[in-house]
Amino acid sequence: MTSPPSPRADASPRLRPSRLPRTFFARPTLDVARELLGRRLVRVERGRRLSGWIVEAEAYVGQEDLACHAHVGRTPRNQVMWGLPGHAYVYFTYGMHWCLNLVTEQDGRPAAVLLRGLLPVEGLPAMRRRRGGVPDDRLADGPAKLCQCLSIDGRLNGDDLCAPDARLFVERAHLRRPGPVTVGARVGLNSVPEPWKSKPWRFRLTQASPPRKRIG
DNA sequence: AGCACGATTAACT
DNA sequence: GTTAATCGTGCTC
Repeated sequence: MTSPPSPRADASPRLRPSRLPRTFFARPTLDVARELLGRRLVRVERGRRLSGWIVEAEAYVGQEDLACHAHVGRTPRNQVMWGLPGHAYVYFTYGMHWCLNLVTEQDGRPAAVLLRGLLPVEGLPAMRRRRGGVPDDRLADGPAKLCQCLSIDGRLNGDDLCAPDARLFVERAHLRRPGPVTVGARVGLNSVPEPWKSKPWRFRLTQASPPRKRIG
């Protein structure tokens, strides 16, 4: 006799084709952030795939980075960042928003990549339901919007993206014509001192979306 | 127990 | 350009 499969028991290739392994995340955070661009982030929820191309990411690198949550030392909130690479650090902010990071570098070194933008690929009806009223390429163009679209909240904090039955992971598949990468200062660091405030650790894919219909 | 603030967003002038 | 929403978190008393 077999019991009915639990929501996380299905590790089938159909739901979870070739994914980025832990060795991908266990590297310098700037490299990981840049190389995540154009890859596909996938969320498996109740046997359904929600996904999008990663088009924007920021690096937060170590306790010495005064913009990184880890700069205050190890706390219950940020402890996942000190752990193994390839795990999800999901935090709550402004009393209402969740944001998703992917932990990088080696065990014991607090660093992560904040995912700030996706181009939706799979599960668009669900995303439109959650974020109605905007064009599809604007559904997930912010760190908290991305989490809304993929149904990501604190329950996924600490999830292993490299586990066989992961609910969240990054596929090896990448955009064929991703376009140029734009580098700039990280966003929202209003009270962070220099030089951290201006470090060019924000990476974006431009021209990643299909050309818009010409107006007029 | 109380407080100030935030890796944001939508709505507004 | 500005502001309010809204509450977990980490700090101080």
